[in-house]
Amino acid sequence: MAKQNTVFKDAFNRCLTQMAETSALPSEPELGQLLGVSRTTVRAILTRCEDLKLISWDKRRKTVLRRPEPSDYFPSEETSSLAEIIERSFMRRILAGGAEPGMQINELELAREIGTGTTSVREFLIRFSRFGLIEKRPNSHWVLKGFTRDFALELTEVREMFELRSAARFVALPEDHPAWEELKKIEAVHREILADIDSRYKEFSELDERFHLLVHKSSSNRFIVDFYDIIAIIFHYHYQWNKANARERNARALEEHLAYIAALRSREPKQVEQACRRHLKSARETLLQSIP
Amino acid sequence: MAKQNTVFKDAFNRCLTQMAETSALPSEPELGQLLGVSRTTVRAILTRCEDLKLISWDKRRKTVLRRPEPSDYFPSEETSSLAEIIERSFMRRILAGGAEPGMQINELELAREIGTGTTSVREFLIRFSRFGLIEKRPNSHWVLKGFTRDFALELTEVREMFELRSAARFVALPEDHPAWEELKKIEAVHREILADIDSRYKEFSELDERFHLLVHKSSSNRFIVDFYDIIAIIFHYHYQWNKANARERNARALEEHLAYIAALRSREPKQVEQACRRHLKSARETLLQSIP
DNA sequence: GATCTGTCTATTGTAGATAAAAAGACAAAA
DNA sequence: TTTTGTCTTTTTATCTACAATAGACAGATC
Repeated sequence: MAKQNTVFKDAFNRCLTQMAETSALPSEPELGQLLGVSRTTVRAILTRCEDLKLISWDKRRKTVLRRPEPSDYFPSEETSSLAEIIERSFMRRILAGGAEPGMQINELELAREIGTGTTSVREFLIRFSRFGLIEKRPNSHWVLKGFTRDFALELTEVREMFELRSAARFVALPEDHPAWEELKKIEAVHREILADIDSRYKEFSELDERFHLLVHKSSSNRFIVDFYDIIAIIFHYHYQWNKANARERNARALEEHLAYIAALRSREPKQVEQACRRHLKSARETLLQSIP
Repeated sequence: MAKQNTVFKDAFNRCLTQMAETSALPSEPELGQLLGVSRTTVRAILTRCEDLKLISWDKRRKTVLRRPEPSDYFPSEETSSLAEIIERSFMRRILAGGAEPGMQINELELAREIGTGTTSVREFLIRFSRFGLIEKRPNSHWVLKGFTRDFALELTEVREMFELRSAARFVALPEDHPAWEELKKIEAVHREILADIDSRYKEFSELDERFHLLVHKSSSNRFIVDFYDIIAIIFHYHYQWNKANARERNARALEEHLAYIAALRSREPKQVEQACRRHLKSARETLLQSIP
């Protein structure tokens, strides 16, 4: 096959979820906007809905005939893009499995294991190389540099520089900047999770990313914002992998975030710096502890 | 063709240059080491030398029969790798030619213009995207963000953070660290060029990169060192493109470098910071002046 | 015994082909 | 004015094939 129609399948599934809530479907261009796909794909989705007798579709009149059932959805394995599949598969190998620094990475072998062509693997490796975990020997293999202690220290060093600078910018944002509103919402979610920490502590990972990304974005610097991708991906997989004491760690981080948020809202540069440093220090320690 | 044999051609040319100096050729593995290629390529080179009656080759006995002539070399257009060709071609378009921010980039069109396959262009764009000048819309085109004033300001902001930190680390390097020796050599070249500035001012660009990379490397942080790639490529093409007052600008920068080097050698953190800031400030101004 | 050479295999770099998706044109309908 | 039906055209994502290059191993040579 030349191209998987995962865009279609994924958008179709999301459309069914929408349909479960509202009974009327908007116009084609509007639906395209909502699902983030082109009209061509929207029409393919509508056609399939009609075939499955989920809707009746006559020009502008789109009526939902019945609630979508689980069997109407495409299985979730079929909806992730190849890039996502490769990323997950690769990260599992290098973070969880015994992947020694210095190990050679073979494009063909990797492609075979994942079950794709070499081109996709190759493009993934090129994109991934900016994270500093692998390196290319031209005309030859890739070398795994590994998720080592050095890597973590170098990563956090830059992170700290960038986040301190971004936080300092944050307090200078004008009163009516949307970031303040978002910060309020994030704070509320923090309190909700903390109130029910035993059952909701797993939600921290996602919230953590949302909060720090907000801070980084206030730098208005594409290099700083882009760098956050590296932190996000490392912490994302790291949370999945290292679950020891997750509840305690997350509770502590939530408290630190609240102090940090309060400092931001006080708009006192000194307090912000202090709270930011404290949190970053413990984040670094957590990361380091998980490395042998 | 499936793969260009530029590695062979380039290594062949370099081998001829070597042969012009020494009359005896080392063993195959040694030659491979010297030229940075595998034995397979070395043997291909030797075979061609034999065919051209440049050497006689019988197992270990390799005798140079005659001096290589200009016509023996491959023309230089054939020795640059596809990636280099694409890079030059692309940079010319976006830095020199009328490339408006927001413009769409078309892989197929670009490939046709450069005369390569789409795969190589695509891989180039992926690699290049980390420089923040272009951005991908998934399932759709690339967008040129352009070499704008904002870009230059964001780039220099990060550069200044990184270089100040690296310079501070530099003064803490142990006395016997090879960087001190390299710094001495770089200083000497500065003085040589300054003494003959009218005819040698063009050599500044390369020296500039060598000096700043040395400083950045003392950070021992892969993210800081990798970031220098962005600065290097931008300044590299920028020097080629904007030649107004090149002599004066370079002379001034050389003087600033000398002050900066003296500060580093003094190992006085305060002086280093001052000299570094002064130079980075004028580098930033130079870059900004060239943007409309 | 160490290094070098002849030979062979494995892997990468690149081109070219093909299906999915986007993009869009334009007239007719709402 | 916006939406739809019906197209056609472009463009991307991905696969496959093949030459260049790297690398391995056994036997030859010093």
